[in-house]
Amino acid sequence: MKIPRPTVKRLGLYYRCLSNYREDGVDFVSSQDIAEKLNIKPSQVRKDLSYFGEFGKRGLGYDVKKLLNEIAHIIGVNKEWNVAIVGAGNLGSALTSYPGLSKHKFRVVALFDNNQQKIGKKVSGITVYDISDLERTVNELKIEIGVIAVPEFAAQHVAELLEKSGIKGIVNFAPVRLRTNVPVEDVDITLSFETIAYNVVKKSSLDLLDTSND
Amino acid sequence: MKIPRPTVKRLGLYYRCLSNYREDGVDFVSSQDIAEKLNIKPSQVRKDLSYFGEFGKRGLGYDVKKLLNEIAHIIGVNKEWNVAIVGAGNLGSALTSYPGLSKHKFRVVALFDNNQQKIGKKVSGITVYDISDLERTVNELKIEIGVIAVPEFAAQHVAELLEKSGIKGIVNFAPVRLRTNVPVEDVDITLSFETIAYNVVKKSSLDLLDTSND
DNA sequence: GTAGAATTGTGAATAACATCACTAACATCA
DNA sequence: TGATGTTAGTGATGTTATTCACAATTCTAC
Repeated sequence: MKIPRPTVKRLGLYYRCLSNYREDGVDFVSSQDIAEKLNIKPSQVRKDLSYFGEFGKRGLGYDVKKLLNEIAHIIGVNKEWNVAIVGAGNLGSALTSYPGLSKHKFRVVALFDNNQQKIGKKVSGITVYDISDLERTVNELKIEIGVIAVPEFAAQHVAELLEKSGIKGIVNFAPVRLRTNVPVEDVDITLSFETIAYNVVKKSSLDLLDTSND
Repeated sequence: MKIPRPTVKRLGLYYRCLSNYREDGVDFVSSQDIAEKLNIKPSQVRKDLSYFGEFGKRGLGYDVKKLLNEIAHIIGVNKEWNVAIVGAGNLGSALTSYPGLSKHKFRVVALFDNNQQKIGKKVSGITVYDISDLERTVNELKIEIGVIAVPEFAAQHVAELLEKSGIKGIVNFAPVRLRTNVPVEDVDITLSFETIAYNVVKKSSLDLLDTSND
């Protein structure tokens, strides 16, 4: 069956939400509980989950641990993923020690750069390799996910290197649309600032002009 | 008029795309040119722009500089935005020197933290203030956008402080849904990794099983 | 064990968004 | 100058995503 893209995005949210419930020692939750936390409709939660199976008990809700396990399987975080970050600059370094990744089964095992000054050094305990060693290292360390944390002009080139090295998926922090055959997920920081700027401007013009017609 | 959310997101993409064209000395572009770069349909580009006015010339296309200027006005980057980053950890520090921001009219003018060791020091030339000075500094430096780069557990609290300090919009890097009255834009790094994991798993199961029924 | 309350799962209805297909406008060149 | 080619703008149409509304199931209390 075809799964709506927004549904896939929300699975991650459910996963985190349920993790929190489990940490709090909660055993059962309703679609309404989840929906309130995430600021969406309960019917959305139920519909999303229903694409993958019947995980709940009518009258009772969802068994937190069981559902967590199901979602982990669906989004593939029931196993560890080895991650390589290309670009050992500020952003790449920050990601290397980002707690959100290690906490959720994403293990950064290598950094890559083309700056000879950086190569061989360690960042948060992770070795910086020469970008020309990409293919060999990806194979040796069984790396499946690549992260692009290089400047815009180098991003497409790096994407092609990653693809050629046999990587399975890319998380791209550079502000370009990559052309590849492997799945790409864009994290567009600048775009988020521009979006918030738009919303701030819009909100203040609405606040001024209550008799709005725009 | 009500502008579709996806359209707003794409405005930022158009803006960047046109900036590149301008840097390359291109004077006129067609909706098709833009669409190819961004991997979308030309009709999408035209429809999006049409929400805001008639910026093109039939038979010729769009004047790059003129359209750039129009979009800059629409998304509000015709002026500089002062930005404060809360959380002077790895991520906050990386954002402080992120070139994509300064390049596009977002100026980081202050960092905030609650760690006494960091307060008073500078990161990439930007002073780290005590979080308790937030309200005063936001007013003094005319800060309009706040960035949340603190751990999950502190995010909601920081959001409330930011709101109280009079900030107009928030870019949130913590993996929580914030409850505020100011516009929030989430940059959910972990979620992107989970999404890519899902897509990798899906793709490899499809590759294996060509006679798929899922 | 039965009534009543809670909650899921899901077809149907609605809403949001993307694309098509056509007209109007402009440019170029013979 | 008229014929031809290009491209924007836009109502109509198609597609995707969300929400509703209700039957089916389970729990709780007495």
